Amino acid sequence: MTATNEQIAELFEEMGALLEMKGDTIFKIRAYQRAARTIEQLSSPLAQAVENGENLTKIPGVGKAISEKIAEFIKTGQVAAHQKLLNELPSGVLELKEIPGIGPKTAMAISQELGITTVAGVAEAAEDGRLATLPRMGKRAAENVLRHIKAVDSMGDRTPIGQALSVAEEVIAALRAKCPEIESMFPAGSLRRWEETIGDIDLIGTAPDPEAVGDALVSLPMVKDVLVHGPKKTSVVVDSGMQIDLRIGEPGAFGAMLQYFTGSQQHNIRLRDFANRKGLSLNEYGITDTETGEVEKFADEESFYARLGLPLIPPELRTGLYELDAGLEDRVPTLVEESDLKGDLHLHSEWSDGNDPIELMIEAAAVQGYEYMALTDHSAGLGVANGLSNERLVSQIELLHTMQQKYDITILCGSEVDIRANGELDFPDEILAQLDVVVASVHSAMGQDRATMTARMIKAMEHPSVTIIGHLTTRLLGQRQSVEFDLEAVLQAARDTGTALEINASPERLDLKDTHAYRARELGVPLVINTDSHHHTHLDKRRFGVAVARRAWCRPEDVLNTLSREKFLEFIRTPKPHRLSVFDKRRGGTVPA
DNA sequence: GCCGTTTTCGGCCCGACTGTTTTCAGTCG
Repeated sequence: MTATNEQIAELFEEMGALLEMKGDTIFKIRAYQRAARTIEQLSSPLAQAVENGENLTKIPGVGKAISEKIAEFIKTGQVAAHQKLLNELPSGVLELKEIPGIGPKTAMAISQELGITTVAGVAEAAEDGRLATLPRMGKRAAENVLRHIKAVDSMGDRTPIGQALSVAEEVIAALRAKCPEIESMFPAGSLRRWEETIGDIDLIGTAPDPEAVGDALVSLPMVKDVLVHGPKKTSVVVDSGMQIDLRIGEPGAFGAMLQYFTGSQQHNIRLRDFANRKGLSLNEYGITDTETGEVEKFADEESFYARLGLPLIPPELRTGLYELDAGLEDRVPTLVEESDLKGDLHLHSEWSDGNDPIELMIEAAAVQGYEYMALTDHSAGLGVANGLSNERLVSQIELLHTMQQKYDITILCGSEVDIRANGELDFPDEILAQLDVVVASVHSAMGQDRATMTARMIKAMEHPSVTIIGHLTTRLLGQRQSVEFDLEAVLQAARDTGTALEINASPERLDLKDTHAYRARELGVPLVINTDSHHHTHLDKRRFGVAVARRAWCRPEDVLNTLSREKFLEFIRTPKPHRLSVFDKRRGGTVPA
């Protein structure tokens, strides 16, 4: 039994919820919740750390008791304290708490007073009036519960960031049209932190009359339900099923509100705890001196953080994990930006499954200001993608050489070559050797077991012609799970063989994901941000890939395609794995701990 | 249950909104 970090996080999340039901102290509950949030964001597997006998209490929020439970779970597959809680509490009670508006107290009351342990049972009790008889429940409250149960069916869990961003932009446009006095408005929360999936869309802005903006929001035609509508805060559900939370602040004090509303919750909890120790109290309106009661306002986030003795922490780093310590020690890195990218190394044309002619893709890359680009149509193995035969690839190479004369941007000949089930590549070696850039990707036999898949990936990386592994896990956000493989072994092999790993910026993929990229960076693996564009407009999607890299604490020098044309050509022309020296030299020679 | 440049004990982020109350508990983020 090898427990994943996700499973361990789930365990503690559930223990927190069970303790909440039981009515245990709120601080113990929060300790479990905090540990869960932290563990799900760790970049390396706890199972391995336990095996190596590492001290887990170095992880923030993990002390003696929780580290022992982690070890117990990894060794035995369960935790006695967890089982005990499950036995003590009515089964099904956790499910009730999933209903919006029903928390631990109400869930316990429903299960104990009414003997109900299913969501369907709650709906029934809401309709026949039994629910309204509970303490602090009434007719209105029961109606709301019923409404929420019905709404939950049409609402998904979390939405991939690409879709959520579109919804947010749509709502902002509609709101601005309805309410022209809005001065500024943009997404905060997990969208501003560029998380891969978004729960609720948090919108924040400034306007002379905040209440008017809330009133405008609830009156929009796309709004199908109003959850909360008060003078300072409005929450609605729009027709796509997403929840929108709106807060409007005053310009002179906007820094505190932006900071508060960007989160994450864990970041804010840690920041407020830190401030308390300095005799300061934080809220969304400013910073209060607890001695004098004096409130300071801040126009922007930079001055807000500065008042606490911290540099501005980029939103992508605000996870509550390592960023405060980094800020205090002045170790917040200068993160990679879109403008640092000098090329895109994964582009498709109509020769395979792209939509546009080669010329259009080249011109799109030139418009981005790139110094180089690689055309990487699919190999023949992908029949569905109109993959190129040996002959078609050779003629494409010849064509690209003649086209080069028309353009300043350096056109690199490439392929996205399929990694076959046995780890072999889809073109013969002598053809691969003619290419400048080979992106090798898994597109088939995704159900292989962990050991087979790991060996397959490593075999591909050991090939001297493979420059980059494309979309390593092959996941599709919200649609397809990652393939099973030993991440740590594969990342180490990437470093050893001098093979770069792609951060696929396509918002359906985001693959590598943030924590994987974080670990890859730690190991000194060259990372490449590619768009995998199948249309000339898709090159703009690089922002999503840059966000993943930023969440992985990547500086420009951690990303291979920020190299100048000359340095990048030197990199690909140097045999593996010696080409790493080109990358390492720019990084300062050392792999950061 | 975790944690420490005031503390190894005694703290633990902070506020908005709702529905039920007659001053506030519960839920949410």
